Amino acid sequence: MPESTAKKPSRIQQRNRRVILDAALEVFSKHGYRGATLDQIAAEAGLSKPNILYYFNGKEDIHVTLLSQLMETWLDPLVELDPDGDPRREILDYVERKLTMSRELPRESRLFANEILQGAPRIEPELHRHLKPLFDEKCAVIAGWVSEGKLPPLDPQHLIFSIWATTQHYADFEAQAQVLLGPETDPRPRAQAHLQAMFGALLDLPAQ
Amino acid sequence: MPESTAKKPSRIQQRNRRVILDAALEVFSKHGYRGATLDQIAAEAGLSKPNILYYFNGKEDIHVTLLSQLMETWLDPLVELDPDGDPRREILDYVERKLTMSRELPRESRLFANEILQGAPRIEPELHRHLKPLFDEKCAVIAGWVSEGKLPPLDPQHLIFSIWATTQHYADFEAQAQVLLGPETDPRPRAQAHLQAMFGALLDLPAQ
DNA sequence: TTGTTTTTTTACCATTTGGTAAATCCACGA
DNA sequence: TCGTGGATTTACCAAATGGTAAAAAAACAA
Repeated sequence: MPESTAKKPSRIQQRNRRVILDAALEVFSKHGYRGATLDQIAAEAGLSKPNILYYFNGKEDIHVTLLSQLMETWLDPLVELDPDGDPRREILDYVERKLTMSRELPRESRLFANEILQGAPRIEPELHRHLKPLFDEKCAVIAGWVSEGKLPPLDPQHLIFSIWATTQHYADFEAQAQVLLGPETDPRPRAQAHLQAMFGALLDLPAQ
Repeated sequence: MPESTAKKPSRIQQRNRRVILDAALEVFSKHGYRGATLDQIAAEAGLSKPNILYYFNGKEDIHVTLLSQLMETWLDPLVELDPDGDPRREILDYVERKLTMSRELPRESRLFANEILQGAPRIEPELHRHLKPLFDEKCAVIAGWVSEGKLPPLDPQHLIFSIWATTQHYADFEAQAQVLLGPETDPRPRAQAHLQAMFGALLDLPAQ
């Protein structure tokens, strides 16, 4: 049995844990935590249900492992925001990276959205441990740019919220966008132009 | 039995249907469709489960009824956007109304968010019937303002998406905001200032 | 090969959940 | 007061679901 007092995980263990987590991502992101079933995950992974429970201690264990493991990837675009770069460029590039991520990792976006919507019952600790420090750090960076006069006076916290909201919207509310725009084309190219214009206008505001 | 070939619903029927729908809003918005149980709804409503099924044909019936009934309220702020008003004022007022709504009707916001996240399986028809025509109509209004030179060139569809995303964010992702800002204060006053500045900047852009 | 450990399957189980049948209760008009 | 139809409860049920025990199979070290 794979124990917490672990030695090295075997090749089979590594592969199967990866397969299970990928299947779980597919299922959890589509149905939410309570809507997802171990049978669905098992089917998606091509394994039997008891076999899945051989690798994880239960449904919640899979979910928490998945979220924790994806947290880093998820925060990566924000990590890259460089305090020494050009403020306007840095923020607009961040918007672009987040929008790209919503196209390339929509399942991850919906997974997080689902969890937060339910009140973040299972990853609140992770949010405090990873998201909060990074958020505070980057808010301070932006606040610094503002006080140096490199940016117009703006609210760093709510600026970041707006970036998250507008970019993740295209993954989380894809079903709505497909009704309104048609299912054929990816709205993101035009979204990119719009968001660059919008955040660009905000960042170009005259200083106070 | 209350039939679809209905006469007039009795006073008791009216009251209990309202009580049930309010309980269902509470439970569905908190746990999503599949995460909510009839027992929870029954407990919240102060009725027995069979009694609830006396008023509705099943779980899905409650959910669909709830969504359909709230659709009008939900779209109301956009309906109010006046083609004959001042473009800039109309749009900024719409932002404010949506933000107010996210404070006063957060459960409704999360209910819709949950449904859309799962791919809108149960209200897609309603979206086509009510949301889409209104969306198209108001996009045309904004596009008209742009072509009249009353607004800078902007993308009406993605402008509306941005307004939805940024305002509903404060209801849908409240758990995250509470981790990042602290649970004490309502972030919306500062959000209001930020959003007015952001959309104001976009709308004030020089014409092409 | 043989013995041992890891992996997988088979056969279950208890609980939860959406839903139903039928009996009972109750409001109210004649 | 009594009867009638609407409202509510009691007692269920079948299916789904998270999870377990133990045997079987596969992998691997000697």
